[in-house]
Amino acid sequence: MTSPEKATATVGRKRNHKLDEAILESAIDILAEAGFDGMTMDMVSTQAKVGKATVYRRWSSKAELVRDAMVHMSRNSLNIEHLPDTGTLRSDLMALLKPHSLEYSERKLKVLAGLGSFYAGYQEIAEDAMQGIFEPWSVLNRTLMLRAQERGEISPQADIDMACEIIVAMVTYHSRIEHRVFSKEDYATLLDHILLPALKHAEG
Amino acid sequence: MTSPEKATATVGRKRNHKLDEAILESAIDILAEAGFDGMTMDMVSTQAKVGKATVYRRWSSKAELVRDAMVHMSRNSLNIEHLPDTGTLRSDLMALLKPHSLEYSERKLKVLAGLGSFYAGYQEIAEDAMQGIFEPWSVLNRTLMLRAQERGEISPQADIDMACEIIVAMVTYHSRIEHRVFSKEDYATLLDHILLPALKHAEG
DNA sequence: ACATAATTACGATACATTATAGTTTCGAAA
DNA sequence: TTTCGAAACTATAATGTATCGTAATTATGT
Repeated sequence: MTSPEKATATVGRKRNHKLDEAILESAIDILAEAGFDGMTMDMVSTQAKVGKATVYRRWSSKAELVRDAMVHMSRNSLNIEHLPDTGTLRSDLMALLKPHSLEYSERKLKVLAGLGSFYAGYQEIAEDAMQGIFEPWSVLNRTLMLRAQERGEISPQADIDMACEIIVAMVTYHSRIEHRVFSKEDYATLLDHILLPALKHAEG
Repeated sequence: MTSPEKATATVGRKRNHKLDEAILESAIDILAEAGFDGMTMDMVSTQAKVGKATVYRRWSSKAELVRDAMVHMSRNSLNIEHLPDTGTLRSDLMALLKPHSLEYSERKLKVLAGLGSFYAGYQEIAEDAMQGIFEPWSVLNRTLMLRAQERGEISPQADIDMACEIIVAMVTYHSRIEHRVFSKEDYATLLDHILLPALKHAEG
């Protein structure tokens, strides 16, 4: 439930539901910056330019707000466009990269990395959000690799799942740990030096 | 610096340096259980069976204690004494991991998974800690790979630096994002399916 | 050699400071 | 009659400091 429900009163001033979104967006911003424990309700209400009572009128606790903010964030996952078909796996994978930069999902990665203690109480929700963010990209990569496998470009024994996992792992590692963007050149190097040789020469 | 230094006074009662270790071990235990924000200095001193002043006499802040605890933790999970020399790169790399440290490395990954707000609030110290954990391991991995390269087991064009980076990236990704353990078996799979084939068949 | 003073570490605990979740109150607006 | 922003307020919790009586160690005096 991304927007809080409330038996709408028939009389009195109407609730401004645009504030729901403003609050959720602010929560995500601050989660990305400071993590779950670093986020305070005062920071959220200040950045959303609403009173704190307005936040608590919609969500009765910080945990519930964060839970809904994560679901809200996952909803705007990248849209699947048409699959590239250039003839080689390398250029297929690179072509998939072109539309959206790798730093596009930077904020989402930061949010997930800063979830810390929130995981303890809401592990399922957090993992759902994580999947919503990475699955689409991994699915596309996996599809392209499977196609390459079918046409004999890579080995029948190739570990496609792990290759996809390495891609995501390297992007998150560079953005969160090394604090530099995993550029398109880095991505090409990863493909040329490691992943493509491994996929081509995998043995039983 | 895993043990705090202090200009040893010539008079007075001597410091009991066994308490240093007790405090660090307690810190790791609690970090694994509760994460950075869930760990309190009172919990540490209680579990270590020392007074809180004894903790603060050695570390002037929680962040510094956590940093040293992490470095201490990583020291005990590697065989830094002797470089393995088993004849093959695969068993060399595997031998580098301590044989009976499965539970220990699980605890280690739990610790890493609970560090979210440590990164957010103490970025510089947290990065020192991460470097203290992974740098020794990467150095050893690189050395073993270079040796394998010299004896012709892997290609002269092998991208050793990126291979080492992938290892660290996968460990941190699994612990901090996916929140599941990157086990010894996972590590073996990474080597067998991706890294070793890539290193052996790398081309210009 | 022995006693005593000086000095430091120790565990325990009280304290001070600060931070934050959550509540309530206010006047204004719809 | 209800929502709004703003802000005061309460309750709680944790970091870091200070105090206290005691134990360990060294220096000094006899």
